[in-house]
Amino acid sequence: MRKSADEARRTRDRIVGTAVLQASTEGLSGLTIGTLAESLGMSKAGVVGPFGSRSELQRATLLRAMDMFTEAVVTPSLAAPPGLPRLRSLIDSWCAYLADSPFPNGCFVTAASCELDGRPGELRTHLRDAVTRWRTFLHDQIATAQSAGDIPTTLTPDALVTTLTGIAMSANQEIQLLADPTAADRARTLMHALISAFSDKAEH
Amino acid sequence: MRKSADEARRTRDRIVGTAVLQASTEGLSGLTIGTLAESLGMSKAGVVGPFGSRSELQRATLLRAMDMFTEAVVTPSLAAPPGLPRLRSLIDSWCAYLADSPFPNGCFVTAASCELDGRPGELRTHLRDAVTRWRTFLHDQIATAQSAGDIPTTLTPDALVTTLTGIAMSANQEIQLLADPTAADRARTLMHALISAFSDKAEH
DNA sequence: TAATTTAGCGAACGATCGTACGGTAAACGA
DNA sequence: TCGTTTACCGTACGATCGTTCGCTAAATTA
Repeated sequence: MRKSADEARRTRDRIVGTAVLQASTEGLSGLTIGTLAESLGMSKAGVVGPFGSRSELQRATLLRAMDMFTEAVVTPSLAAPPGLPRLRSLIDSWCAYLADSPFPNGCFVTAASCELDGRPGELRTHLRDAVTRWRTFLHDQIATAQSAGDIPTTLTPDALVTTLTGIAMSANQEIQLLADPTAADRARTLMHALISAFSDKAEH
Repeated sequence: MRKSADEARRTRDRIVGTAVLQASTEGLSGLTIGTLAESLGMSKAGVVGPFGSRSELQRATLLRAMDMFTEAVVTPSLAAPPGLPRLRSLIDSWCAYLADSPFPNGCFVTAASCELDGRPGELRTHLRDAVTRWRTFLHDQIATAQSAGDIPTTLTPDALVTTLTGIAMSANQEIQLLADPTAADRARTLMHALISAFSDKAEH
């Protein structure tokens, strides 16, 4: 049996990775040590050991899931310059993330938001902060694009953040609950249209 | 002790009503007979008795919650004629429902959608059918309004359904997770703007 | 090489889960 | 008025929950 230090770290990663999968379908509150240990082929003590408690395991799982969202949606967009180019890139990677999610059951952040929004605690605070960061990032790209005159100012940045975020949530429901295979592509077209549609009027 | 037949029906209603409250914060999978019995001042057997099993109690709880959504959002709009008037009425009652929800933790349907979308079964089927009915109803009002020339056809009915539903979901997150008291009103304004905004161009 | 650290296992704990069974007492039908 | 129905309780069941132990054995350090 290998017991080196980085082998332990790899085990921890493997636990969190499997926990994300389980929590995606069962929810963070449905993340149980027993079933997690079974699907990992480990003992319950071995699963909870590296984290100390189930709460800490839940925390690590949520943080990992939010990192995965950032990695899939935000990181690719950083290659594009701020403003409209980055916003366009965001929309594309966002909808690709919705269509082919790293989670088995759609957007983990949206699911966690619905699950945790009424349960004060550390988990909720972590999630709230991450959602605020994401919305602020989106807001900044919109504001930059508007300042540069690249997209019309008919809708305020806040309104566009709400609308774009909403389209993503709605598309997530269409994909996951309603099993509509065209949803992600329609959402992408719709998002691109919404940030530029009003410019037709401006061009007149 | 009263044991009349309609007293039993009232007890059943009371159980389901409390179950909706508990499931709103803990989720349908977090609906446990023990805690439900305690908050009702009843025995576990007395709680699960009228339903036969926990699954049936969950089913009754979900159906009740969906009825409450319909009662709060759809029913008031039926007083207005189909098409744009009914659509405007829907937006108003919808956003009022988001701001002052009959559930302690925001839209039950959205939460249930995220919770159940990856769990095949009777609950998921019930929810999927109800969401499809709601989206179809919304679609019909939009299509009617467009056929009557009351709102522009720049966005297809499907696109508007996705966008309006999404704005509601996003506003729900802003209210419940982000504790933004202005969210419902901003969503209402945004929804009204989106179904008529493109008409500015048409008027030129 | 000898001593220490530590990753993970196996077993057991009290608590709570959903469910089942028999009893009680009030409401109902004859 | 008397037997039947039934709403609900109290209790107990096996299963599973999260957590805590002592143990083994490999990796690390001296």
